[in-house]
Amino acid sequence: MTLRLYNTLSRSVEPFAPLNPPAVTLYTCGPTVWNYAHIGNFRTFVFEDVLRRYLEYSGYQVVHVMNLTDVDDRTIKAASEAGLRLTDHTAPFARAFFEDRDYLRIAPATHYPAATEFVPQMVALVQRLLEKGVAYRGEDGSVYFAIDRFPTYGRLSRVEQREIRVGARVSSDEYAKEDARDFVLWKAARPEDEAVGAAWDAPFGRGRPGWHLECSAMSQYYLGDTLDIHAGGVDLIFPHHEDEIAQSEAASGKPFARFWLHGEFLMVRGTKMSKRYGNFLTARDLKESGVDAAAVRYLFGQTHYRKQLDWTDEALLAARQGAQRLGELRQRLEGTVGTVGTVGTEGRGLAGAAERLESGFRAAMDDDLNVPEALAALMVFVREANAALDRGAVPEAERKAALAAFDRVTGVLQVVPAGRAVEDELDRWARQMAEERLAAKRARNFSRADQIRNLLQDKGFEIRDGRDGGYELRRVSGPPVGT
RNA sequence: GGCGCCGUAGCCAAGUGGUAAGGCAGAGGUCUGCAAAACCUCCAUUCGGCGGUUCGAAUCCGCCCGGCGCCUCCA
Repeated sequence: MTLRLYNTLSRSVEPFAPLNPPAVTLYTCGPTVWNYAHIGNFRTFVFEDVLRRYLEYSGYQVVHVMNLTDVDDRTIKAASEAGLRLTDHTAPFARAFFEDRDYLRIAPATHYPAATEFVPQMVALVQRLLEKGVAYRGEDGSVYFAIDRFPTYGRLSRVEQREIRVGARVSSDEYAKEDARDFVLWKAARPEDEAVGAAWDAPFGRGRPGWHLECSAMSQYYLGDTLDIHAGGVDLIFPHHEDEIAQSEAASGKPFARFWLHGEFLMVRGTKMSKRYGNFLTARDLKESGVDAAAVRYLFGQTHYRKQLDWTDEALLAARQGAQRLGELRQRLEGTVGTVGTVGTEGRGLAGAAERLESGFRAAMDDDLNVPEALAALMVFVREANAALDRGAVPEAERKAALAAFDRVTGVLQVVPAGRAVEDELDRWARQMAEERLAAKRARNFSRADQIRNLLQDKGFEIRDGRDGGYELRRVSGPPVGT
């Protein structure tokens, strides 16, 4: 069984193989750093992270490029309103994006080119397109791409032409183009652009790059003419990705991307999460309310990436519970939490469960990244592994092998809650109380013991008694503090 | 108007021709001083509706109903 991926280009699931194995070139459209990215944006980035991690799990070496759009209408407008130079406005949001990325356990890409740092490459690309005669200078001084000189335009989106119809939004600069369907490569500088430092000199006139241009220029710079995989959100299919194909292929004469993958939207009560609608939540909102990223990723993982997912508090709570169970099991597998029984008795079946986990995981993931099914395999393993551990102690080697398999799978999905390394003062207090409770229990003073348990509960601690007469103390949704 | 997607249990959701995964919630049980965690058992004769194709349909086709997205530099 090999990896199969849904390719938007063919609208079907195809076997995946990179051009130059074991290398895989992956380009994903990154955030526009005019503001904080919301978790709808991050749903796509998490999907891409799982893709990248699974490719690596499968033995590929991935070169991953994600761009940062730091010059466009929104960044200029936002900088202008803040009274800042463009890059002074965007830099903090780029930093925030990286913080949010780390919180959500998204593996860093190989390169994060910012558009403003690649203006020379973009100018060169425009120049090349002008020389080839597929681009022209409009009456307004901007440079446009003539799509009637690129016959396969529309192959990805299957939108034959941009007809202006009832319900379609209309752009305001139609008059400057030869054809209303043409899109801009280079925008002539306006006073507003100059004011924030968003204008560069070019042989064809001072201005700034169009959005589509940056991805073509930067992917070519790092990854060459033909990419193995290009991914992004479904909203980018048209016009963004369609235009990237036109620019790149018209310039190079080679196929731009072999696989196009698109992630569906995160919805809120039936409409897409968007800044425009004001129905968004940021990663920092979640972080501040104490949500472990594992729960968020578990929630995202329960729905296939090509299906819309409605964000609700109930769904998040359910995902938290699921992720929590994974964390509990991991501790048992690690052996940090006591199991009873004698080695060699009945603690069998763990090895078989681990094998089923990994083969089930691979089968699910190979089938167009079916993470919901992969999670199902993981939860079956949770039940089977817990049952095996309940039956009695497992031989050391078998337990370690099962832990390794569990870690390989969850290493791709990143759905196990993070442990906390340092013990703080509250932990020490709790441990003291737990010891006091143990003493009370041994003295059969159960009312005192229960009183302490309630006290701990109020402070967010949970205490569990082991069958060996000891106890286990932990923060609710956290790793053990002491035993 | 064009292009495309979705509708499966109380909630979330996988399953694209062979007789309904998984999670959450709920019920009963084992364990426990009582709990918690874990485990065991139960929880959709049925997949928006109506027709059709087929030995067989949640899966394929048609129509209808309901919802969503893109067609402006939106992940």
